[in-house]
Amino acid sequence: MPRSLPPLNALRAFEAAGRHQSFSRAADELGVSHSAISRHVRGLEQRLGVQLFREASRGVTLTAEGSHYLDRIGPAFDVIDDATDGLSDTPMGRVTLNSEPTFAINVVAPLLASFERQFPEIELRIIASSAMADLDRYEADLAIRFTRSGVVDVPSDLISNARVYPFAAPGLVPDNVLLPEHLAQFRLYKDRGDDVWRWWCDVAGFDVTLPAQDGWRLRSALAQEAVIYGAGLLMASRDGVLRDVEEGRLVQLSQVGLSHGAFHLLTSGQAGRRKAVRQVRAWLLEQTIALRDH
Amino acid sequence: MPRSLPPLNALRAFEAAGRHQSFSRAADELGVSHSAISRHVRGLEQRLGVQLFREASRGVTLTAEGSHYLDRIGPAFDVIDDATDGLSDTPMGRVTLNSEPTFAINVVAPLLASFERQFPEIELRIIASSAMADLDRYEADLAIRFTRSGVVDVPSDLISNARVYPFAAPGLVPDNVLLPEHLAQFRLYKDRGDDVWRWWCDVAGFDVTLPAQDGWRLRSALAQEAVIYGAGLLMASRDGVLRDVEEGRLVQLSQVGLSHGAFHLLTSGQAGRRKAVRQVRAWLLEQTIALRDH
DNA sequence: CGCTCTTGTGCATTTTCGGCACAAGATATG
DNA sequence: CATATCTTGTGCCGAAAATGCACAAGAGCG
Repeated sequence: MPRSLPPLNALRAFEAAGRHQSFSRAADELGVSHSAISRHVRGLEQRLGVQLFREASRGVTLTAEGSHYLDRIGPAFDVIDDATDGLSDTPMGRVTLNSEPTFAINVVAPLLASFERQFPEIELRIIASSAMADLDRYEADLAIRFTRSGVVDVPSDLISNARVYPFAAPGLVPDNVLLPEHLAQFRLYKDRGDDVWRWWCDVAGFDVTLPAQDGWRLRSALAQEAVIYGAGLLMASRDGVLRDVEEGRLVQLSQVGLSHGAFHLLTSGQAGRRKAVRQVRAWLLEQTIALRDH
Repeated sequence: MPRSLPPLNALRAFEAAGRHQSFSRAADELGVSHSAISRHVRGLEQRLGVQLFREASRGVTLTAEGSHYLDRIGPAFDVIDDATDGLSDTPMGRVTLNSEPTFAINVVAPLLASFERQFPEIELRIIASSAMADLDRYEADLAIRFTRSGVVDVPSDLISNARVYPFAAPGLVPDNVLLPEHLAQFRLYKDRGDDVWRWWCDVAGFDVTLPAQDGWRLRSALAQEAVIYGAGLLMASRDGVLRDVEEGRLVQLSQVGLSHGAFHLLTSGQAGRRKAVRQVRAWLLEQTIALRDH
């Protein structure tokens, strides 16, 4: 890098330390440790051959040279700050969300109209996919993924951990209350691949032998559609059937829920710095509060 | 580093590339490869979420956002450049030593050539003065002061506590051995204000009445010069006449020495932290080991 | 006197920077 | 039209810089 200029990070450290008259407070502002600030500043002094600070009780004070230098470069940094912030208000306002299909279709898609009214300057592109997008390679800015264990190794927020419950078309099951014998009478559907019917029965205390699963359709909205028309019973999380339940097309057959993993909203460390991405993330988390059990 | 600002090196690369409309020419200016510039710029675009350049045949051209951004941060970098250049004219490698005149002249000055060879990067300024410099107000970085009691209330090192002895030109006194009757035959000189001749006689057991002192020249090298030419006897500490004794211009007339205070090397607590000041202090203490009786 | 706050620094780890080598596209030239 | 030249893009890897941790030391305070 340019030999005529000192490391600009060191200049940044100096500017903050000079403004605060404190390495510790500069460190807080810049999000690093005080030792990083100390090293930057002393390295800068060595390089420039000028003492910029002298010790004071509880902090540092600027020397005459340091004060003069700060007077000159402080405003320059302010200009850079303002210019950079100004840019961020004109984002490539496109945010790409790569989501689990059921979540995309059942939760996100119905909210898009509202989103567009609220954020007309942001173009939210949704990719419904089960494949894990590489956020670090900018394939998507945000991703919604389902995990069973809850351990996620990238920056993420819990977006939904709703339990799964049995649902059916109203009236299909007498009094809309599921009994063990019903399980043999109706076709069983589910919104995910795991053996959630088996596991739910264990939790509910149903001592039955379930029929062998036939032709299960992986996360298919078609299954949900079929259940709405009385084709059988559906084991699903509330987020996936929220709208159908609200509009009376499905009813919940039991208060017993099965804890079965959670959906996480993953954020690229890089894209996460962009204002538009931060806005989308905040909006998603707000819109899905009801999907998170406490 | 600061989450709100992009890497400043990347900004620098952008500024140069924008100014040149070329990654290759920016690379030449900044002394890096074109690939470094390319990476910086594209990384900046990713981070800001804004396209700053578009491809052109043979080089790049700025987008509207890029051009506006450059218009704002370009001058800011110019300010930082100027301010930094302005600083480099006030080097940190300057150390100011405020010393007692005799010590400065007789001990320090003769060593300066050696010092400059050993520390070419340090400019040692010597102020020969009896006035007490205020180290805490950066009037000097180091000070050499004479105290009679040895108690110093600032951080200091003993630099010389050599006793005072009588000296004369070789052959002036028979067998170069001082006897009581000699005191009346020769003019008496001394290197300090106190009545060191009287006190020395007491210690030496000379029961004589000393002639009244006439026109005593305070710490004057002239007195030493006069004694070298046989004008009389000199009571001085060894540090002041070291060189003249070594080169045979003066001889010591007695092994009886008078303990009479000491010279201390005072260090400003603040300046003492600077590497150059520490180096000068260590060097002085090393060079004056012979001046310290144990 | 003990506690708190602040800076300094050795050491190790992490992150960023940068060079090399090559690829690819556009332009110029014979 | 083929070749040469110029410019940017990028994978890979090593170097350099940045950073945190842990501790030390000094000053102020109750």
